[in-house]
Amino acid sequence: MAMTAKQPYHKGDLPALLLKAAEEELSENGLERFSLRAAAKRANVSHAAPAHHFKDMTGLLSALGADGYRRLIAAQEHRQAQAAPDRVSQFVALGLGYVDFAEAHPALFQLMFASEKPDRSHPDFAEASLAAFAKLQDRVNALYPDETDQARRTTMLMTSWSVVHGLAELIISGRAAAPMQLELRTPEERDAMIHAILMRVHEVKG
Amino acid sequence: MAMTAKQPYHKGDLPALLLKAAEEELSENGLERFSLRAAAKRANVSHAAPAHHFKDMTGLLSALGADGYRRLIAAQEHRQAQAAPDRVSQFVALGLGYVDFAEAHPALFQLMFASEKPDRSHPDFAEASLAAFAKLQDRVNALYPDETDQARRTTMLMTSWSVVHGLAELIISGRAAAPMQLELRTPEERDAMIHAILMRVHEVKG
DNA sequence: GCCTGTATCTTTACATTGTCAAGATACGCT
DNA sequence: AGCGTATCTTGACAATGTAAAGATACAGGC
Repeated sequence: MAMTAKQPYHKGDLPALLLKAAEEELSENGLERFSLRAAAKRANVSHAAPAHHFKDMTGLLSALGADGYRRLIAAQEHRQAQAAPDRVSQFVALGLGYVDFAEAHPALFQLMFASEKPDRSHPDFAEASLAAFAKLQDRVNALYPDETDQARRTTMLMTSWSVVHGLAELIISGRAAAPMQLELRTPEERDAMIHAILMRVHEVKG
Repeated sequence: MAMTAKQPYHKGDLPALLLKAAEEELSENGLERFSLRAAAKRANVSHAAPAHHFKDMTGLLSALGADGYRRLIAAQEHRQAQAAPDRVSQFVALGLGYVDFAEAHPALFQLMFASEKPDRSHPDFAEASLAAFAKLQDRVNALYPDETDQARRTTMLMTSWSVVHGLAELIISGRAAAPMQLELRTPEERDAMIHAILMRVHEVKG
């Protein structure tokens, strides 16, 4: 037993395998056609195997959603790393990362924000989503360091969040494609449009 | 046959009854737990009856979604009717109606905007959703009558739509309740907050 | 006024789904 | 080495959407 690999069974790390399989199913079939049995089959296990690691479908999707929030933060930090250090650029980078993530993983994004399938009180899910929210809140506050009125801070925060979130939803639901002519845009043009939309909210000083 | 009521069967107007039953099911159980059989049972018909009026579940939900868009427009016009006639007030009224509708019929709103269950190419659905979009577009354009730059018009439109839509989504998903403390607000305060958020986008002239 | 055709509705059947219970298998620990 | 437990499989069940076939009510022609 000394040096045996951490494989508790003849399979590999099944929880990780299931999460991967579930996400692939999610990407290919969409949230509304997601099937637990299909995810299990993709991981080469029986249809009841997931229950031993995640209780239900809800448990599996909660874990998957939690992972999504961490990757959302990662996408934002990726944008922040290659952005200028000033406050405005850093805020816009946060928004670009938000939209990047939504476009790259639309079904996962829907699972995280527009679904009742995951359990929001699930510890992992709750913690990860709170971290993402805190990051946004900090960045918006950093935009207006001198603002003391709490009501105005709330307005700033909710306006910022609403714009990015609404834009992401409209894009991944296909409703922004026509007005913005997204098909014709280069990545730089796309980023510039999103930048313009996000900063429309902040063109006036706090 | 002369004066017999328009009842083609011993039931009333089954399509209308089914739409009503479906919406009630939608409101009570949410979009993700919606069941065609339960809707049929609520309308006191067999589970296969809906298929004769709407082909599938997709057909029924498409019709229901189309109805939703018309009622969304109605909710907006209701707000517009009791708002000042200036352009800003009329624009804000549009947004307030949007949020009103989302809050009053969250599951229906999700069906209309964040679901693949309805068929967007369904004539009724497509026409009604286009009408709602056109109404928004007109109002945003009316906000900036002198703007000639098409790119800036697009920015205005997408920013406005993103804010209202994002705000509606965040509210009905329960994510805006804590930051905005919606439970504690009077209707007037709530409207004022939404007004502030919506107009944050437009505080500068076009 | 009856009779045929058609639209409407019901019944039956089937594959798929999530969940549970029971059995089988592999591992850790003493 | 053997027992207990975690892990996985198998089998079963109720619920779901859809299709096919049977039953019922209406319309129009003679």
